[in-house]
Amino acid sequence: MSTSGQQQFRYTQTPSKVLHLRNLPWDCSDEELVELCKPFGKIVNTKCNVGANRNQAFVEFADLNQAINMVSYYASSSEPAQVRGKTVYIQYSNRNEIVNNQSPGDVPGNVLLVTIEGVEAGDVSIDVIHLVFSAFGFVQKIATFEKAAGFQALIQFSDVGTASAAREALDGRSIPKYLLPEHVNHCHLRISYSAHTDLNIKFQSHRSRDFTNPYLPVNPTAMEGLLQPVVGPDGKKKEPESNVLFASLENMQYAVTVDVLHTVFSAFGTVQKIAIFEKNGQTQALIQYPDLTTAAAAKDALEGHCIYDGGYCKLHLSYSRHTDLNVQAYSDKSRDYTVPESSLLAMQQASAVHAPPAVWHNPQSGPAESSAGYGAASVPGQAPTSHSSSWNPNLQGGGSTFPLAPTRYPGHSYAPPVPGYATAVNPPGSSQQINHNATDGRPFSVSQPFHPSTMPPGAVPPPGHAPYHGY
DNA sequence: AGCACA
Repeated sequence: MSTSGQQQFRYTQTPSKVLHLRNLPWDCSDEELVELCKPFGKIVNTKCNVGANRNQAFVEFADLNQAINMVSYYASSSEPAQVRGKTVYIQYSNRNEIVNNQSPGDVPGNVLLVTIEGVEAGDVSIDVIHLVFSAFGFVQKIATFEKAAGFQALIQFSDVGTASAAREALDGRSIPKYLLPEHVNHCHLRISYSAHTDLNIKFQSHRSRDFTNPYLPVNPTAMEGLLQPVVGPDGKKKEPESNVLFASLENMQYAVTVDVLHTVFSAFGTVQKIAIFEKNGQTQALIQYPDLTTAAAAKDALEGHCIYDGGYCKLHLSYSRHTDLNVQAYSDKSRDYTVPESSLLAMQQASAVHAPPAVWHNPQSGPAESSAGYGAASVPGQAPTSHSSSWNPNLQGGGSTFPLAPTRYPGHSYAPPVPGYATAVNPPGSSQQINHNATDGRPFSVSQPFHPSTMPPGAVPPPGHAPYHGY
């Protein structure tokens, strides 16, 4: 112990495959280091521009003997080691490997910093970002912002492994064109790691989202920009938008329950509230989302389509004048998913004890099978042909099944609903027609992965998704 | 000219 503090200044250091080089040019490059050292062996790592004067460096050889060769050579050479004419002093490092040759953005973490090049903030919605990154695991939080570097997003995964998988797969790639507005030509992702581990999302808004906390309040000021009249890509003014959709249902061959609507509309984001009512013999419903963007995506994708195959329960969607529904938290015809979790759980338990939990596990109503939609979460069926150079693991090999889609439902076996969700829903931004003719009884395809935060109490989260209960 | 990085 008495010599440890001095050992580094002695010539008797123990050999290491890492060499410490001094008196280098302040702007010495890795290439110059390699040029100097490679005659003696294989260099596996370097770190240059070290120290206050940036004139030191480390070089790591693959093998200890190679480092010894270099030190021995220059110890007895008449010509000193040189870089650009400067004598370079070489010693064994007191470490056995170069421990960190990474810039901060390369230090792995569970939060990714994504720069989306070639777009403006309005071109890529949080939902698109969420869809893209959800391919790799549960996305906990997203915050977007505009900086000099461009449009950026912080994307929080639950763990480093998932984040690095997403980075590996997506860095330098592009968001598929079909997820972007038509005027966007290129959209490269530059991904590094953020130093953050847990983003502090204050509100659900068009700029930020916390998928672990569906009850987070919606920021009214964050919504203001979206409440302006919107001009569509075709230049036409759209009707006043709202975060609440008004649905009128045609051809009500089957009962449409709150849970069915929840399943269908949750494909696009957190559904906050639902109310069903009858007017002039027609079934109507109001579906509340936290934001306009989500409502618009749902409206665009679902308008004119049928909940059930065969033209039954056809949806006509428009924007409601309401922005915040006042509904009974838990009734036959309405649901408030924003009421505190404890209340929901209490109600759920009460219903489990005193009555069959028909709303969650409804065996009779076939099409009302609440879990049906969860088996259906998939990347759009058009995917395999629409982007052959796909980066998305879901879209490769012609398969279009979303990896997070569950295949089993503990507690009851999954059977395709009768008559089954057969409505294929287009991805946001797509102008293609929806396939009305699917008759294979498979659950419908949705353009978004199901958000775990939108699952009804008692539902089983898809594998890899944490249930929101407990957050 | 004498040991980095978080």
